[in-house]
Amino acid sequence: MNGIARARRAVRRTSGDRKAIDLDILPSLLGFNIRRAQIALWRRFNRGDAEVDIKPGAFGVLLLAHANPGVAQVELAQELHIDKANMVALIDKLENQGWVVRKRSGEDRRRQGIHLTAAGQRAYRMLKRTVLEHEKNFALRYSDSERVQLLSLLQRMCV
Amino acid sequence: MNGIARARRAVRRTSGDRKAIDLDILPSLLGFNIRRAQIALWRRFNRGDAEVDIKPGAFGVLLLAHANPGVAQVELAQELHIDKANMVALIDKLENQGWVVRKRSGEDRRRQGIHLTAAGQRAYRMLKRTVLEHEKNFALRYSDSERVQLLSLLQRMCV
DNA sequence: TATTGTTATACTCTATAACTATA
DNA sequence: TATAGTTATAGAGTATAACAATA
Repeated sequence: MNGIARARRAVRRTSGDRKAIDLDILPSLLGFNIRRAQIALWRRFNRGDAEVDIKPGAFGVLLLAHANPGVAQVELAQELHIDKANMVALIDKLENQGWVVRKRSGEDRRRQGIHLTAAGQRAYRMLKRTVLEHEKNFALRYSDSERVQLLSLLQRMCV
Repeated sequence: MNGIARARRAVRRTSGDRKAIDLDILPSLLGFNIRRAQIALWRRFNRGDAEVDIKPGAFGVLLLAHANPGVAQVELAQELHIDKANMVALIDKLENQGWVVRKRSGEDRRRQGIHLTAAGQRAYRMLKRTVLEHEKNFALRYSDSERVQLLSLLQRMCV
């Protein structure tokens, strides 16, 4: 293929008039837009310099265990909308990383209280900085009132 | 730091008030709310009478192949934000279901054009009705202007 | 060299059922 | 009986690398 054809094709592709895919009703669907927003958010987050590897679930556990020392696994699961069966492996991983410990409750011996270790506290502080930095980049796209309204509208979807 | 978070943290859990988990900054994060909204949307969708089992990716392929007969796999992947490697298995499944067929392009023999079969057309029409029904239930939570603004704000997140 | 489709791999996420020990 | 945690399993989703055929 010669250079001219290559250049023309590149123009076609970037200008988008190649096929101009018809998205039909997709852009009008809440589910489609929520999904795309989450994909965009997630990709941009992972494309960051990636000093740390963190997933939403793990970050949520660290945050909740930091704010609620001794919180039970089932409570973490409820708040983060993670099944209690899947919470086990998540806690296992964090425990193997040395970031949390399980402590059996004396009052109710069924409950495993989750506590951050010193290393977990440090990890949480670092991760929180990363998350807030990422949040700041996305929040730049909105005015304060727009951001507030977006959060409000999203939260109404979970009622 | 954050005065609100500090104040919230001061409200400690007691044995009688186990449900009052401190969420700290989570409710203020776009990522957290996007994630929760998608989980809520997905759970409610799956909890429907489930006449049909449909996933977002598969529905997207059917819709795009319906609106763009002969669309290439790589174009489907780009529009739906699915990796082309993962698109293969998705198309495989739809082809095994008898809903789509691959047709090698004559102009560019690298391209596999995706076309709906008659069964695929019927399936698409049925699934579209289900999706729109589901969409209607969620849209009820918003006024028309709120819904438009929510879509607009979400789309800005993907730019 | 670049693109399209493909295989292979690995890890994450989600959902469900069944089990235990405690209440 | 009900709850908290666990194990096991299976199906999706996601990301990456490498390859063949084609451009």
